[in-house]
Amino acid sequence: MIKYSKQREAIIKCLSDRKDHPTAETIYNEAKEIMPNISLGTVYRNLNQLASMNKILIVKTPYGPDRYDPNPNQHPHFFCTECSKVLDIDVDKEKLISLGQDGFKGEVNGCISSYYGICPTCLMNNK
Amino acid sequence: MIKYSKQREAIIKCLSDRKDHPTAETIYNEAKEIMPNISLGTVYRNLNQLASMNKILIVKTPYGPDRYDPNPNQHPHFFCTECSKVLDIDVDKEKLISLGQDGFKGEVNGCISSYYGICPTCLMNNK
DNA sequence: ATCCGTGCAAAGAATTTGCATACAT
DNA sequence: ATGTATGCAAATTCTTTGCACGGAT
Repeated sequence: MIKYSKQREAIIKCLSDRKDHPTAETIYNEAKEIMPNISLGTVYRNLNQLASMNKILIVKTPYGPDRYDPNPNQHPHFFCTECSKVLDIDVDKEKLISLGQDGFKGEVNGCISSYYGICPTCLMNNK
Repeated sequence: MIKYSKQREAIIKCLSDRKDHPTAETIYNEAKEIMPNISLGTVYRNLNQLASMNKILIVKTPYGPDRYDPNPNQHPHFFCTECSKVLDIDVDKEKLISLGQDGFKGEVNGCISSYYGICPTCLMNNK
C-alpha cells in the first residue's frame, strides 16, 4: 500500500510543471527550493516507484543521465544535437510498430524511438 | 595518426565473430583468452575509438551495460523481454525517418529505434 | 501500532582517465 | 625519436541501497 508523502508530491509537481524532460538532479534541485531537506536518493526512489506504477516515463538518453517524462505513455523523443534539448515528437505509433513487425518472426510489443537532429529553435537561430 | 596494436586487432576479431552484440565485459573476457594481459580499460578505449571512427556501433540498452555492434550503420535492434537477447531487426530506414520528419518543424537526421517483445526463439519455445 | 517513506552516507555498476612504461612508426 | 597504445588502479558518473528514524494510515 502506498502512503502519501510531501516529497513525492513535490517531485510530481516539479515534473508536471516542466515540459523539458528534466534529469533526477534537476528535479532534486527544484524540489529543494520548497523542501530543503529532500535527498537525491528520495528523488530516485520516487521516480522509480512512479515509473513502475506507470505514472511517469523514464527516458534513456544516448549520453548523460536518464530523463523523466510526466507522460507515462511510451512515445518517441527528439534529441537536439545542437542544444541537447529533449522534445516530444509526434509519430504514428501503429505505423512504427508495424514497421518493426513487418517480416519479423518474433512478437513486437513496443518500440522506443529516439530521433535526433536539429530542433525547430536551433534551426531558426541558424538562419 | 592511428597505430596498429594486437589488442585492437583482437577486439575487432572478437566483435566481428559475434552476432549477439556483446558487452565490453564479454569482449574483454573473450579477448583475454588469446591475450591474457589485456585490460578492460583498453577494451573500452578501443571500442570508443572505433565507434568515433564509425567502424562499429555502440548500442545503448534500456537496462544493463552498453552493447557493441560490428555493423557501423545505425539500425534498429530488437530486445527480447524473455531472454534479454539483442537482435538486429530489419526495418525500412527511410520510412522510419519520414515518420518522424512528418509534421516536425525541425530537421530529423536519424533515428535510434529499439523494438522489444518476444524473439522468434522464445516464441517457439513457449508453444 | 504498523509499516511505508525519508535522509544520509556508503555501496554498486559501468565507464573513463592519469600515469609510467611498452610498442609501432 | 616520437608519439600512440597499454596495463593498472584510481577516479567519475549515475543510481541504488542499508539503516535508524519520522510520519501516514
